[in-house]
Amino acid sequence: MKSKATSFDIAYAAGVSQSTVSRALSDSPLVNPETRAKIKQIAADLNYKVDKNASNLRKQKSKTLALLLFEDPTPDDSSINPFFISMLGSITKATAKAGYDLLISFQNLSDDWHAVYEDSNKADGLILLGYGNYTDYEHKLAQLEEQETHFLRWGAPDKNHPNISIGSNNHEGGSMIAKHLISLGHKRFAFIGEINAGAPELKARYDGCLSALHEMGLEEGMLAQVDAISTEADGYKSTVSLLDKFDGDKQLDAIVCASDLMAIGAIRAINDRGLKVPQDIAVVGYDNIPASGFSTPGITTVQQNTMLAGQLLVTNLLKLIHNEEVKDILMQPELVVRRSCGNASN
Amino acid sequence: MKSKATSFDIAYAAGVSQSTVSRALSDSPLVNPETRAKIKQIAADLNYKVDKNASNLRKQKSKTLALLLFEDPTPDDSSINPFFISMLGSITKATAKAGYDLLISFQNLSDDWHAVYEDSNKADGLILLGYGNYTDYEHKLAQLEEQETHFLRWGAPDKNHPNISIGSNNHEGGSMIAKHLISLGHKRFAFIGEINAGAPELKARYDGCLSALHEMGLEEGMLAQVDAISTEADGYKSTVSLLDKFDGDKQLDAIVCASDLMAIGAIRAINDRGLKVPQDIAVVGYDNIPASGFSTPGITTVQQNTMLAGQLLVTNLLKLIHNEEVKDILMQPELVVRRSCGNASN
DNA sequence: CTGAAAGCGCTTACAG
DNA sequence: CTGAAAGCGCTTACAG
Repeated sequence: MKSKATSFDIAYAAGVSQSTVSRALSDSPLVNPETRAKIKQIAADLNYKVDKNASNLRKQKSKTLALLLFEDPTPDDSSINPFFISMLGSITKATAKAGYDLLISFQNLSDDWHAVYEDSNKADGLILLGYGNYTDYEHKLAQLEEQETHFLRWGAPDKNHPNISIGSNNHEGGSMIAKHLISLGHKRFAFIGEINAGAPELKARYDGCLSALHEMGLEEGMLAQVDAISTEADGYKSTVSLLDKFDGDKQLDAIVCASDLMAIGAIRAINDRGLKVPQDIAVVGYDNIPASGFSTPGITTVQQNTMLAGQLLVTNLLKLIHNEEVKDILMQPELVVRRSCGNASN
Repeated sequence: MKSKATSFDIAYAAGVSQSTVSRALSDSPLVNPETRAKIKQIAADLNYKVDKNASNLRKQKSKTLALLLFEDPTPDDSSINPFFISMLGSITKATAKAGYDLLISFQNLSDDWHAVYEDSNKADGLILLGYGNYTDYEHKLAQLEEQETHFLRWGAPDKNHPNISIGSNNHEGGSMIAKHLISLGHKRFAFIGEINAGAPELKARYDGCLSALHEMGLEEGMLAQVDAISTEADGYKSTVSLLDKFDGDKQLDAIVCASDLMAIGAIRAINDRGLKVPQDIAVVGYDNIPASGFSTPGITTVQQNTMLAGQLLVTNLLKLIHNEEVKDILMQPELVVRRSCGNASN
């Protein structure tokens, strides 16, 4: 780049002091409107831009937010959980709207978490986004809290770490799914997805299913649960094992998948077995990724409001940065009905 | 965050000068190993991190790269072109590996492009990634060149703007597709996608198809071309119009889509018409997005090496920043054969 | 190998 | 409304 103009160059050209230039450019009321106009004109002509490093150093803040993404289980480098993508989009937009920059970093849960602190000199606050083993992850949370870092995470509120979480009500989501399935006459479920303490959001979806089943008097409705990571391949494999175990549609009405990716795999496995979705077995997903709509049949799923989530994450983090109080938020998910459960209407 | 320790605090604790602290922490050879060890220990204890703003200001560089994403045609806020996602992943990784931070910004092509220059004070260089109307876009390129900004773009090399592009050989990709189709006995093609100057990469795919057709003596093989944006919905709509126009499979062998998203829509339209892919009509996509593999049938497509592309973009931008020469790069794409064209093997 | 000093380019009290 | 001055926290010649 060309050697940059500084505020002194502008001052010289405008015949005023450098202080006045700084004031004019930051729209301080302490400057004559005509002087301001002249200075702004010159600055534009010289293509002057305030040096952020100098400005930040002086102001002691960076006007930058850092987004830390991590996702352990997926081994494939090139694929990012599609749900993250839409979060990424909304966070980027909300950040920009607030006049902040966004620094992005992909972390491995196994990485030395120090990068976070490094970043913290470059960012006023952190957004943590990712599913990994929550047990490992929780430990890092404690560190961040101890450091008094400004940060917020996407995930279910955790009473051990209050007021740092914004998440979606996965329990409710699971419950919605089960009730929908039951309303269509399905009674015998299997669940694909991890339900241990390391994956609390998936466990919540499972628990939500169970609650609904109980509520509807179908205490024995959950026939099986298979651990699986959120990939099409694992969805396929798990479904094959389920089909083997239960002799296909004779004993199983519906497969509840903890993610759409798994549901896509489940449908393929069912088709490969010569069975049909939803006629023989119903399938549900979670996340409402684009592919769930393109699938044949379209997959009934649960939509988390990522637009709102991104905005809340950013605006609340900004509150934190300005030392305002912030509360945990649990957002309500929405059922997206398509054909994979065989509802009457379409 | 707690009030941060500075290098003076470390110096005081270590009984040395602040200069020595700075040197020790930056691994300068000009410092006694024992002194260094002591200083590093104290720094770690105090959780000291170098202030990037001060450091950058002094060094006059930011150790940060900015990624400008823009994508005009897709109106849906939440969806980002899946191809971008994998580029995003690889760029993030390559940036981190080089010890740089990544600033992300979603731009609208219509936005005031000034944001770019603003950013340029925070970043040592820019990566431009997006498909929009190239005619508009080219204008901004000229501005950046004139500013002597360090930047690189993803896209086909353009002789009017040399040595700023890294792209994939779309002409070759289109040609590979056509040859594959021809080798399977298909002779009558239709193409879905824009082919104007505003979308040079899509036009190149189209031209590649034509070249291959000519080469194989099928000069009249391209029956039609329909403008469409890269969505499932537009792929569907365009296919419906094609099917109407050509009376389905009687006159049409294959639909070549400029993206996988369109191909997914095309397959749905064909199925809705009671026809089968690939038995009645073959379909090809482009990009090899995850959904193209999950589709039934799997979609034959062209894969661009996004991992390598991201790395090249970053390493070459770094060269540019260090005032080294850089050349345009045209990467070779790869044909991914699945079942949507009806190849014999599976 | 170490220290004292200058200076990166701003913003903002302080004085007028 | 404007200017002179201090200082944000570093890095790096310069001198020893």
